[in-house]
Amino acid sequence: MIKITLDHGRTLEEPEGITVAQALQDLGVATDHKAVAASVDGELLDLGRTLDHDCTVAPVWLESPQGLEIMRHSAAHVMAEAVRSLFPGVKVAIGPAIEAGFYYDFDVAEPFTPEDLARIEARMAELVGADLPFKRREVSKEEALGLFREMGEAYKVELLEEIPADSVSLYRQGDFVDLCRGPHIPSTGYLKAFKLTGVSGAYWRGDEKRPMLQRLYGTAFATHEELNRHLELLEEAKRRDHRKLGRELGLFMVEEEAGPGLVIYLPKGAMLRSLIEDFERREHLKRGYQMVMGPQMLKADLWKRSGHWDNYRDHMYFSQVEETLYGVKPMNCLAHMLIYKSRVRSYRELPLRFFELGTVMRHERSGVLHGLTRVRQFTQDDAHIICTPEQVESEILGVLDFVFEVMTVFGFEYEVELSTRPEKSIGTDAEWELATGALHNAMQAKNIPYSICEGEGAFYGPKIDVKLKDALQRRWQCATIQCDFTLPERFDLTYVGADGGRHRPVMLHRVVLGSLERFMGVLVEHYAGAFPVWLAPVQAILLPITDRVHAYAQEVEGLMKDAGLRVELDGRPETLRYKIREAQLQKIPYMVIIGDREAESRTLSPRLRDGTEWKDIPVDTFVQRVQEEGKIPSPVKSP
RNA sequence: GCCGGCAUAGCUCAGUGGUAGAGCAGCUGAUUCGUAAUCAGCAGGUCCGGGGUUCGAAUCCCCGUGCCGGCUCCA
Repeated sequence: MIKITLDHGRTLEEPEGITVAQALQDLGVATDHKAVAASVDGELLDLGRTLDHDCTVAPVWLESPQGLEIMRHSAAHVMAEAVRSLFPGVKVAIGPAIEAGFYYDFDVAEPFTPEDLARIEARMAELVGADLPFKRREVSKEEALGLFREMGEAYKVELLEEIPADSVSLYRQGDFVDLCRGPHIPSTGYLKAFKLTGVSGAYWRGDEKRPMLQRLYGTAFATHEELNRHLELLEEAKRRDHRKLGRELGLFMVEEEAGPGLVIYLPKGAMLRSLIEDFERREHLKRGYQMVMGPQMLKADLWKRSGHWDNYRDHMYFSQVEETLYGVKPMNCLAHMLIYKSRVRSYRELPLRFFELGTVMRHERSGVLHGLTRVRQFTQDDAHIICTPEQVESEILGVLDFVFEVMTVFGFEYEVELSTRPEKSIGTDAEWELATGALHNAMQAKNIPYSICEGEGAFYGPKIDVKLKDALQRRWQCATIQCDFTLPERFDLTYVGADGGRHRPVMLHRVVLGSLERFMGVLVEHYAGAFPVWLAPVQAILLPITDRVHAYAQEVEGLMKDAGLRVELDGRPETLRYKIREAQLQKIPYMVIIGDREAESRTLSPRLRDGTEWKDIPVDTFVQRVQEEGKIPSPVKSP
């Protein structure tokens, strides 16, 4: 007999070899079609597994994050079975669950067409209808190798060869056997609400030198309602797409004639950008940064010295000027180094914080360009902090505070990641340890929760990334703080210490919003184009009803402009309904209706974007209100 | 860069080998109107570029460019 304890519940004596499902039932947990697996002493197991020692069990419910992941993984297996039956000769690669869905990679002679998706989905529905059980079998690695070799599943064989363990588990449902760690749902009937969402190419093991496979994407949820909600969220994301809104709202364009990945700002987009820049300058000056500006290109020799030539050349643009090769800057650090070196520096000056709205050019590969979020020329809110080693931690904390405060201004939630040394990098082990330690310490000191990304750091140092989450819970890379012990070395930066000797400072690279282009794109989608008054390119539009009030409307326009408001006057001989519709589609915060009544009493009747109507407000009152609302917000100090 | 799809008027899109279409936007005129589209008329195209097949190509084939979805990359 063994003792089985229900998590947070009672304990029972059960015979050895009892199944997980039976044990849960005996413990009074009704698992019928709601539990998909169980956590046994923290390990996820199928409900059909047997128990042979004292343990604690907890059911994994279908609708829990773990349950959904298990179901999605099983859905991938079902999809693979469907593909196998419809496309004889196909080889299967890997098929994991991913965030909000799953995929499976196939080696198939002809790429899948969108029409194939419907066929595969229909076949999957049949398999689900058959309610085939998932059967687990543990076999020796040798046996598994033999099995997959016989089936001609070369990818599975390759995976198996890399597994160090002597035995592996196989899962079979219907005619489909897969090498898999599990666990899985008890049977295909558990899979209710699923949908195939796309097909694309994907390299085997993510390596562009290996074969290109065909990847089928799908998603699955516990209920049809949740699946529909998810699909609606995707629709909403499409409606908010900054590329679509960017055109509709007259913000920006990217023209083939000018070049891919090169953003052209239209008047309203340029206004928005300059409002963000004003905000940035003010906030940086408040925090002890000094504004600097560097040239657009610098001699290639300098990029060799910095290490960019060896590590970043493929992403740079070069130009031969007379006899000399120049590199267009992909980063802003070089000029900042030269500024530091322009005279002898004392420890009393440190930390020095050089801030630049620096426009950089990077040669991104053609297939990766995307609206404003991935471009070839962009402007960073970049700064380099040069300080003593002792100041590193407090400087990092200062930047983190800055970032968090700015995120609250725009209403973003965020997550923090720490990235460690990548394979291709410069500097000594000791320097990397010191830098990485400083970043860890800073975050632990502030009690900031963060995750670690091994090997994702910059070539010159470890970094902290802040990923913000927009209104649709999508994550975007914006802020990053990078520790750099090598550039000061390479450029021989020094400061004179209290002891009169020369010492080596440390440098931090950091951006808050990151790329202004990307941030604008994210903002457009976050606000769905309905910018708060302080960011709205046009804050108010005056809509005179008849020509009789035109003079009054012009007078109001002048008053509002004098008050520093961004106002437009729509004097076209159109109906009020028509003008309101257009202004509404442009998401202008205030539509100001001006008719005979308003002209008579020298008032205004503003309509808000949400449809609220205000009647007969004195001009001054309205102007003050918009002025107040249009002030650049001050960040709230983060705790 | 790689895999797949797409490219027709400013925008959204019809048009499967036989004289290029619609709605919206634009222009002109009429309408002076109270909270999401007033009416009428006009104009607008190297059908992405280049080559080929064909009596004839927006349509079929090849090459390029760009965009979209992914992969890879993202310092």
